[in-house]
Amino acid sequence: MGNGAPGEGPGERWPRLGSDEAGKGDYFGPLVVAAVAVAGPPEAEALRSAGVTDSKRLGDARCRELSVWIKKSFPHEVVEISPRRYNELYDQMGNLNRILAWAHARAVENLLGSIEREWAGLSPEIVVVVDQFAPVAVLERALFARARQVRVIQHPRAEAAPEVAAASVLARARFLESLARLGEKWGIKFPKGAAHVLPVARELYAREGEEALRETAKWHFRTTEQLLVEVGQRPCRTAGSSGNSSKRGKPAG
DNA sequence: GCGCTTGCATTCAGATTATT
DNA sequence: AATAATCTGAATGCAAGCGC
Repeated sequence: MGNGAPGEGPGERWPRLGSDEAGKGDYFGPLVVAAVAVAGPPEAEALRSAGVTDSKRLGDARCRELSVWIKKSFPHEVVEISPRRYNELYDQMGNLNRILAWAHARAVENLLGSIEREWAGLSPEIVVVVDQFAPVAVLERALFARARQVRVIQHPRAEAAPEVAAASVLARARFLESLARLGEKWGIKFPKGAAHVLPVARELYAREGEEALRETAKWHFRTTEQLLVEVGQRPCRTAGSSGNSSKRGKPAG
């Protein structure tokens, strides 16, 4: 069971499962992990020809379109962690990577379950491709429980693989959908990303209070700290609120 | 004008290096 | 040895520049 030595690719083993996440860098909205199963080269080629690529390179509208087709055409699994659940998990695990690993493992395991039912005569070894940042150890531990041998390949640019690209599209589309739903529920248009979210957080906090923010946002982001300082719920910090205050590597600029 | 690419902004954790 | 600081590399969005 390799954990993907540098330079090691998935080779020509099929089927493959790709797994990717969305919402990790977004202050508002859920964290979504999706996994997609691709049976063989013809299916991978179909993904490429349809224009399925890393969701970052596709617009929101294209992501939504492609996700409909992918869901119709490929076995898939989407795990959505609502902001409230995310915040609970973060309190328990204290580490974003552990949450990611847990979510990836859940998505992959659920998907394995369904393709074992759907695809007869499945190869005894299944290749799972994830991006390099997804922690492989927890994923493998979760999958070791299965009788089937699973080979986890970790790739720095995993989204180049069609199965991972498809997963990134599904994850992104679900993220956008959930973010929009949250917006409707609270009567606010939540921005994507983490760059310009403070004014919206401020408005929501002023109007609905802290609980609303816990329902809609990732609490441990710096934005929360900034807001709480601003409204006097927290003193100006002299040390980092989430571990090492010097974690910001390069200066902004 | 539109679409793609690039650069820069934000977030994060982990590894490495420097200091006490 | 323990702690603090720095660096690296992953994610995200947005805006500007460029070519068609």
